[in-house]
This record gives sequence, C-alpha cells and structure tokens, in this order.
Amino acid sequence: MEDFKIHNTLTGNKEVFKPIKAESVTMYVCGPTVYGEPHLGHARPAITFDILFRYLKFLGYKVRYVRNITDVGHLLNDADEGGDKIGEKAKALQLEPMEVAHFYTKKYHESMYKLNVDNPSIEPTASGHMIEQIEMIKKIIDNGFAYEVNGSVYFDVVKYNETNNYGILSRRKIEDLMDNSRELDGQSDKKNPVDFALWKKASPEHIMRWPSPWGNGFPGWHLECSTMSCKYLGEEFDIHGGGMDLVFPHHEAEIAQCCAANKKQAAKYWMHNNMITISGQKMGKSLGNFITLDEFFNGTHDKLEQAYHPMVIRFFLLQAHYRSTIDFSNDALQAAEKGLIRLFNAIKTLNDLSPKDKSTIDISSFKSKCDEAMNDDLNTPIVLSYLFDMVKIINSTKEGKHDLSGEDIEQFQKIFDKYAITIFGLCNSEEDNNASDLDGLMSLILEIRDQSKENKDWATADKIRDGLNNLNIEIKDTKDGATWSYKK
RNA sequence: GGUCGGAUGGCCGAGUGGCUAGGCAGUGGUCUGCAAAACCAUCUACACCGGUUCGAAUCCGGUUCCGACCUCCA
Repeated sequence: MEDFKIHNTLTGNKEVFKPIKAESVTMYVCGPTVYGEPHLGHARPAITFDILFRYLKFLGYKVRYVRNITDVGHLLNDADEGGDKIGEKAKALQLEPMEVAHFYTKKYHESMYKLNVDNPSIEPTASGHMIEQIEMIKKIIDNGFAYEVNGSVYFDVVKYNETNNYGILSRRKIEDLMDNSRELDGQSDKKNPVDFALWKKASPEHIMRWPSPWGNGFPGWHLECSTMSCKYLGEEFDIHGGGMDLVFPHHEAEIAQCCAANKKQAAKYWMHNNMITISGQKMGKSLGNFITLDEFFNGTHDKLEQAYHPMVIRFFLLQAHYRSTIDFSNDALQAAEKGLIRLFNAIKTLNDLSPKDKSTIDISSFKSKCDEAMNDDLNTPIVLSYLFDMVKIINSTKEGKHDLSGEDIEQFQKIFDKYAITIFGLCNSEEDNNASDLDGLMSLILEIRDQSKENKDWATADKIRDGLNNLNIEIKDTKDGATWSYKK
C-alpha cells in the first residue's frame, strides 16, 4: 500500500505516517471549552480530525482517539476581557458552574451528532482529572522547572529553555518572546513574562476551585491536555491535533510540560487545521457575524439567507483542504448544497444503472487517484473532484453515452461507499427518516396523478402537485416517472 | 510593532516550473402539458511591480491587502 503522508507542524514537512506501534494509533485532539453555544469554530477541527479518525480506522489501525472537554475556567471569544466565564455565567444565572459546563457539553454533543462526527474513544474532562493534574505539577516542581508563589505555581520557561527548546513547535525564539512582552503591570508573581501558570490561586469570588498542596485554586489551561493525553495515551503517542490558533502558546506549553515532567515530547506528529472566515472576515461577536451551529442548521441568523443542513456544512468543509483558511458565505454554502445533492443523486443513479457486457470507458484509475489524494495529507477536495468526475460518467452513462460493465459499476459503488460514506461521513439526509411508512401512500397518490396526466386532466394533476407542495412535499416529473421528496 | 501564513476566473476552492482540478453561477442545448428539477456541452483566472528561466499561478526580491499568534485567561 501507498504511504500515508501527513503534515507535521513540528518539522514543517509532510511526513510518512508511521505509528509508534505498528497496528494501533493513538491520537489526541483539543476539544471545546464549554462556556457557550457550539459554533463554526468548533466544527472545523472536529470534522478534520473525524476524517483522520475514520481514515485511520479504514486503513485497519486500531485507533484510540481522545478529545477533551475543557470545563474549568474560561474566556469568551473576542473583544472580551478574560476572566472565568463559566464562573461568571454561573453567578449571573445562579447556577452551579458545572451546570453551565454540562449544559454546553450537551449542546456540543448534539451538534457533533448532527454533523455526523463520530464519538472519540475517550472524552475526558479537565475537572475530572484534578488529582492527575496536581500530580503532574508536583513532578514538574520536583524536576526543577516550576516554582510556587503566593499559592500559584508557574512554569519556569527560561530555566526550561536552558536545557530544552521552548519554541520547538511554533519556531519562536525565547528572546523575541521576552522582547515582545509589553511592560507588565507590576503585580505579577511571575519571574519572567514568558512563564505560564500551572496552578492559579483562586480569588475569593472565584467559584470554580479545588484544593491543592498550594491552597484552593484551579489548574492552568495548558495542563489538562498534557495530563490527560499522558494518562490515556502514554508519555509518547502518535498524533496531537487542534486548530492553528493553538500552536502557540497552548501546544508549545504542552510540549514543555511533558518534557519537564516526563522528558518525553508527547506527540510524534502535530497536526493543525486552519481557521474559518465568514464573508472574508473573522468570526467575532463584535462583528455581528458570530453564527452558532444551531443557527446554521435552523437558518436563524441575520446573515443567513436560509437554513443549511449539517451535511452541507460538513461537505463544504471537505471541499477545502484542512490547512487552508475557508470562507463561509451564503453563495458558497448554497453552491455546496447543490453539489452535495448532485453527488447523492448520482449515487442513486449508479445503483439503478443497468450493467452492460463491456464498459466503453476506462474507469480503472479512479480508485488509485482517490487513494493517492487522500494519502497526500488528507486532500479531501481532490478526492471530491474525482468523485464529481465519476458523477459525470454515471450521468452520461444513464443518458446512453457510455456503457459500464457490472464490474465497473460495482467498482464505482465501492469508491463512493469508501469515500462519500465511510470516510467523509456524508450520509444521505433523505434516508435517515422513517419515510418508508409514507412510501405506499405516496406511490398511490402519484399513481392517481399519473392517471390524471394520461387523461390530460391537468387540473387534477396540478392540484395534487400544489397540494403536496403546501405540505412541504415536492413532486418532480422525470423521464422515468414522478418522484417525491421533502423540501429542505 | 514582531513572528508565521495567505492573495487563483462572478462566488467558493485545488494546483509548486510546461499538460482541462472540481463545485456553484452564467451561456448554449436535451427533456417537458405547464412548472420545477435533472442531464449534456461550454466561456471567464492566477493581487501589483520587477527579476530568474526556452518557459512562472507555480522560483527570487519589493509593494499593497488579509489572517493567525505574540497577554491575564480556556
């Protein structure tokens, strides 16, 4: 089999993927911070790494995929001045902070389900791993890379950098980082501005807090990922993923923590998905283009001209490579919607094609071309372009311009099944409801309408069509008879 | 301001030196009681200015614009 190559941020190159253990793959992806409604920014990494997860499984690996839930202390998206947002929200609503976290965790899961994102193998929470986090801090202190000040513990980046490379992932130099740190307000406890918190003392009004050897407080935000990846995947594992915005400082700090505690660099491959813009702008509350996933699914946002099915969002994301930025707009999404429908119509058409003795067109290269694109750092847009080339062949075959043998039809079915369904997870929305109950009824109605048409009783035929239309059922007359479907 | 990445046809979006990416829209056809849909064919490109090369969207330099990160905090 051909080599599967992935882009490794650590080296800046595409590398052949070779797991530490030949048969199994361990991967960790930074999950959501559950302080608010899931939005588009959550969809991209979830879907990117879902594709990777599915592909690795398809390749025959036993995959353990850990994606965390961060439910400890939070920050709102932009134009907000930090602070513990779960705590603040909880106070405002008179809720226990965990009620807030749990509410949004549930929302996140619902959205992921709609997007057909497979569940990770383990989905640990930061709050459920306080003991492990405290133990890791102790270990880092014991190894001399952290210090305690006034009930908080900080990672000593300068000391660490003497024997390690802080900046190995983000290619930053510590001197530049020192230079760039603006003059700090004097009350910082940190020895150096580049140091980061492993444990923060909780101020009296801070309601999310846990006991520790250093007093009541809460863990620093980089720590949970190091702790939980280590607990479930080991000190060394295969892939660590997340958004590009996390490269620095989050993932850089993770590497530092793991090296400081275990002398191991955690992941072998670091993969990062690029960001999303909306009509060319970044998404932000202050710009009025902050759109939640529910709003996409329901079409309930001023900027949206219509609702978009979760599969349209998923398909749209796959039309771009994961390391490119992607721009959302109504035009682009509507184009994606039509393309997706075309793809699925062709899959249906393929299943109805009557096989001929011999094919009049050579389709033998499609499988390897698709595989090659997928193996080239998950180039989903190229795979899709080949699938659409196949769509064209299927449609022309239906029109009688080509013949396809039974073998070739089966080959096409296999490719669509592998890519469209198994790996890309683009399930056909029309098939997931209980339409079968209605089938008999609808075929009876359409039969009556066909008879009216034969009798040139257009009034009755149109009445049926218009009446069903008002019931949200669309009738289309095709060469092979009328079809019906729910309107989107 | 610093570091890094990007700028492709009406809209998205692949593509790293010569060969049609693909989707949507547009245009022309086919089908059709009407409507809608569907199908086929097909046009428009590589931000700007220089340079390297037989040849550049692709390499090099500069310019403009855009994005991410650079901070307490996830």
